[in-house]
Amino acid sequence: MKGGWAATPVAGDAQGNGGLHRVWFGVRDYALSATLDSGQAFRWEETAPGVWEGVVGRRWVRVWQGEGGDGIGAETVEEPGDWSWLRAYLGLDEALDGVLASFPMDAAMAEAVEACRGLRLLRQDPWECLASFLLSSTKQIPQIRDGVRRLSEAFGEVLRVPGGVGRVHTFPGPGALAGATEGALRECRIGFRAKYLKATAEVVRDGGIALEGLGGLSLGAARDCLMALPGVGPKIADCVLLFAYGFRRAFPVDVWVMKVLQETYFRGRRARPERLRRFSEDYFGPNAGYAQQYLFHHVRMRAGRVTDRRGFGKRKEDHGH
DNA sequence: AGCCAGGCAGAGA
DNA sequence: TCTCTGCATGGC
Repeated sequence: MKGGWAATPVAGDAQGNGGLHRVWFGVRDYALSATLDSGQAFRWEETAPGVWEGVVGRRWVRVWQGEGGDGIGAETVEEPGDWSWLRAYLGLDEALDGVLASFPMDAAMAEAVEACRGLRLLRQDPWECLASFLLSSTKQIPQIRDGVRRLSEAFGEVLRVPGGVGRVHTFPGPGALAGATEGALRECRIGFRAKYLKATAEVVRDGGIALEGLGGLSLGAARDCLMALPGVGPKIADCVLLFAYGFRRAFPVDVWVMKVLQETYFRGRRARPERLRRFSEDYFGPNAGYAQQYLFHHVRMRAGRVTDRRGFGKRKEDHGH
């Protein structure tokens, strides 16, 4: 049992759970809801307080966290094998302590770490991550989710799901999206991003870039490869490098992070994103991208753009204010 | 009604 | 090398 984590099938597996395969992962310091709702992945839906349903690869998955947060439960319909695919996706073997300890502990970082403790980075499929962030330009996170869902419904394959769960689809591969007309893509309400998505899907389908090989390159070389794709600039490239390939120093600078950096480290002065990125990769260190996710999630929570999931059961108390 | 959202590419200076 | 603008869509 590597890493000391338990992955124990629950007794009665596949019999008492309506045919579902269930597992329990022992893990500490994992804020599951924050992680799945922090704008790095777009296929997760909270179907009940703390319970999330999504798609990882070709499997429908349901995940949840126990009271006290000392573990994550998961179940699938399809045969899950040894669950290593889900462990990798969730990053269960990553030592968060070491990551946090590598941050520069200035006041802003300390506040973000305190507010978002347990926030993790996922390890996503490169193509799905790339295609999803191609939809992200000047869109809000809920709209990106809508686009990803519509693309999946229109061009993905139907997955097996438990009874009572609505239709769920795989995220379409590059061939499926390259083969669609731009008009058909636009029917998914992704606007001007449709032509970038189609063009990039064609390059990937035709072997113009080897997504599988990017992880073996240096950060700079991998970024150059991605930025050669139509519709992919530094921000989208850095998101893919960070969220799919695990380049922990990659530092996506979006409008939120740009404001935080300018206010906190540039005395409110304007600075170009490229300057902010270079500063951040150096200042925040080897896990700069991880620090970025804490800053990003923290500022969005403060702005009220993220639902406080712990408030689910307390809503009634707030009624009437 | 106008502004903004996990941007990017192309044009013009 | 810079700055500016168009681009779809939806929420507030």
